[in-house]
Amino acid sequence: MLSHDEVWAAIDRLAEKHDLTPSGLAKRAGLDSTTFNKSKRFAVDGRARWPSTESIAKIMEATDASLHEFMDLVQQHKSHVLAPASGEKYSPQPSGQILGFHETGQTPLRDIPVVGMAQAGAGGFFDDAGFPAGQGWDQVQFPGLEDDGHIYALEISGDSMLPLYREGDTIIVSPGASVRKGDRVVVKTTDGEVMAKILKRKNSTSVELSSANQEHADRNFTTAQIEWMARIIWASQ
Amino acid sequence: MLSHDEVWAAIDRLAEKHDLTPSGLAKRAGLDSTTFNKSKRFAVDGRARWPSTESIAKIMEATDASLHEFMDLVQQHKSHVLAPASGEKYSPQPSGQILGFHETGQTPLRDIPVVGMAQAGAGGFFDDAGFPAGQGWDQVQFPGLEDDGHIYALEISGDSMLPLYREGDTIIVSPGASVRKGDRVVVKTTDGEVMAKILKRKNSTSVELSSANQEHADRNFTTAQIEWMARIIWASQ
DNA sequence: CCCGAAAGAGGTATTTATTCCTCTAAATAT
DNA sequence: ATATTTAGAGGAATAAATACCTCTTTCGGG
Repeated sequence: MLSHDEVWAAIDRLAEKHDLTPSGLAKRAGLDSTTFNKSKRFAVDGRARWPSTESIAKIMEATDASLHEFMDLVQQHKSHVLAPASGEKYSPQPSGQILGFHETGQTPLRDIPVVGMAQAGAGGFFDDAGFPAGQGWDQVQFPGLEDDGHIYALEISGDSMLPLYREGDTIIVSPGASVRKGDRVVVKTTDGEVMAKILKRKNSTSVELSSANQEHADRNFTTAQIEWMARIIWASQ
Repeated sequence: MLSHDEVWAAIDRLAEKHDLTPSGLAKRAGLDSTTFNKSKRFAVDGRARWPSTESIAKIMEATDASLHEFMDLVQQHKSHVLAPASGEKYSPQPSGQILGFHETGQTPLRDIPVVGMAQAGAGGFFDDAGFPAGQGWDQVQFPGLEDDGHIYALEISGDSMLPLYREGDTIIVSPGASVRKGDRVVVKTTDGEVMAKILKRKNSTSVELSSANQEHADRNFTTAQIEWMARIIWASQ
């Protein structure tokens, strides 16, 4: 998400980072010095004014700021704003343990080189020792973690999802991700059971879950019996 | 840096990701369906038109895309463009080593709450919406990534490792990790074939690999035919 | 302290992005 | 095959962002 406040805050932070005022930053970028005046961030009728993408591109160029850097400047504001309100997702804990996680959740993620397996065999992707090399690699952030600061890990118990998930495997779960038929999901029932399954079918009245291990029968629940459902996004191997 | 092309490409990718046309994405965001027409990305005098930050915020909200995700969509284009020029990360070093990649390895890793599935059903681990809550959670660094700056991702092709890995799934590979019988591995042969398999047996003269998909026969190689072998540590779901 | 430069509020003019509209082509539904 | 809907080119109108300008306040240097 992106909000008006955040964008303006990022501009202010970028200026500050370079020991500039908003006015000075605009000038450096070849824009009029009043472009980013605080007095002009809302129109007289109260409507929010958004800086143009072009202006943003210009200040990034003028300060040599990467997109990633600008995004961090945007998100700094966001994390500060959301953290106090985060009680909506995390029970406010005196220990502040979860709050701490929330803060680190905004830490920039690693870039990971990625290539299609079908092309990986072609020359130039690996050195002799099997390490990635060459210029054919794309970059991704760790896939699936970009947009959810609320992921958690569960350690597998049982054999109902063999061979996918073995005893002791770790699965990464995203409570914010959308869930569709065929997805691998974690479900908590109103009975208090938490299970990893495959979503076979879901409609307004019932939920059908299957196991990867054929020896385990499908499970059927009414929607009322399902407390929550979250998608599994990663599994350890 | 941010360029006109990149921003428009990101919008197109976001649309595509949601099985929408530019026209459809605009409509979903409450904008006029012609807002992102390709014909309107340059003015008649040839001047580039930039979509407004407000429009971008609206499409992000309409598609539930995070800023990080949108940035990645921008950077996909960028990584293709920059890869040749970005020698800082993948320039053909004489050693072919990943000095640049090594640098990104310094990025801080995320803490993730983790709990055993067997105890997850007990009260106090989740709030009503299924988000982690309470104090029973341990914290881990993203499991498996702590000590290896050389991981990379491969996108699966083929069906030999169904149901574990489906076409298009992403696997994370650690070339530095040790490999044991039973591990899920990526292997490159001297013939240039790169494959994901299960290590069934390995000794000083031979390597036997099996597929998760029983319809695919085991593969046997002499040790000399194996260029390298690396362990799969994570798989997308 | 004084003076010049910079910052920034506030107003108008200009430029630029979106909206509205018409129309054609393509895609989809019947 | 026909009818309907959607996508999108292209043009004019409208809304919104920047540029230009005046003026006041603040800041920095002598």
